[in-house]
Amino acid sequence: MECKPEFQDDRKKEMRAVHDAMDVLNGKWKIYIISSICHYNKRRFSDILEDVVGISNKMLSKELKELEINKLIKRTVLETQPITVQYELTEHGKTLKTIISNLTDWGMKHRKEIIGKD
Amino acid sequence: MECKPEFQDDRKKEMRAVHDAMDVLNGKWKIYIISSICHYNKRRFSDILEDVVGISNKMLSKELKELEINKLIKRTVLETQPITVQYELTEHGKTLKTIISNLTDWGMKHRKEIIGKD
DNA sequence: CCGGATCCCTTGCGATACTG
DNA sequence: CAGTATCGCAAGGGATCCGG
Repeated sequence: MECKPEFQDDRKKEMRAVHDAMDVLNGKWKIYIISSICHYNKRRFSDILEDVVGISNKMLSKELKELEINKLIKRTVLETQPITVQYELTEHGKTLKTIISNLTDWGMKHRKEIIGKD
Repeated sequence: MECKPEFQDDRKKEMRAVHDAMDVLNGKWKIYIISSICHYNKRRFSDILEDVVGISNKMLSKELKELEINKLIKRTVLETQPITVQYELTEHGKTLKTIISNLTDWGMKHRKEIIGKD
């Protein structure tokens, strides 16, 4: 966990790795969407729309598509009437749980640090 | 690490925590700046400017100020000629190392998953 | 060297309405 | 219900110049 100086080459790989991660998680909504799906394991479009306060259906649709392209979520059309669509994390998507969890913990710590109470 | 359904109240606190963390780490550059400072422990303005490829001095200045307000970094003016300014993580800022580290690991994993090689 | 001020442009995102 | 299409705005951010 220490950040001591290392060889330049490793450093570049690290930077690239952070960059790769950021590319996927960018935008205003991705983390919240993943967090929502992750919390319930499976979640329908309209449910996510409610979970993620403030998002529009256009944005949700766009973000979900990007997440799917990056193989983080799996999209399943259920043959109900009317049709519903279910989203769930892929195995690869599940590896994000650690990050979400860290982020949550850190957010709580930060709130105490800055605001002074939880 | 599992994401099983929990009581609504905990869920709301979780969401708020993620939100708090995102507020601080938002924008295009924060993570990279922190990553740069973290890697070297102490880092001068112009050095960070080089580390973070593509950032303008205006942006760097703005982002550093925000990070300082959130008590993640400490700013020190060195009385050299001309003046240089040094930035380092505060104790609180150092708690972000876990997240950066996880993000790095995940980025590498993701690259293998999507591109297929590192 | 640090970083503020100005100008300007791009694009992310919201609102709304519409289709299968 | 899930998703698409169109319009339009405002914030974010780049380029450049300036001052301490």
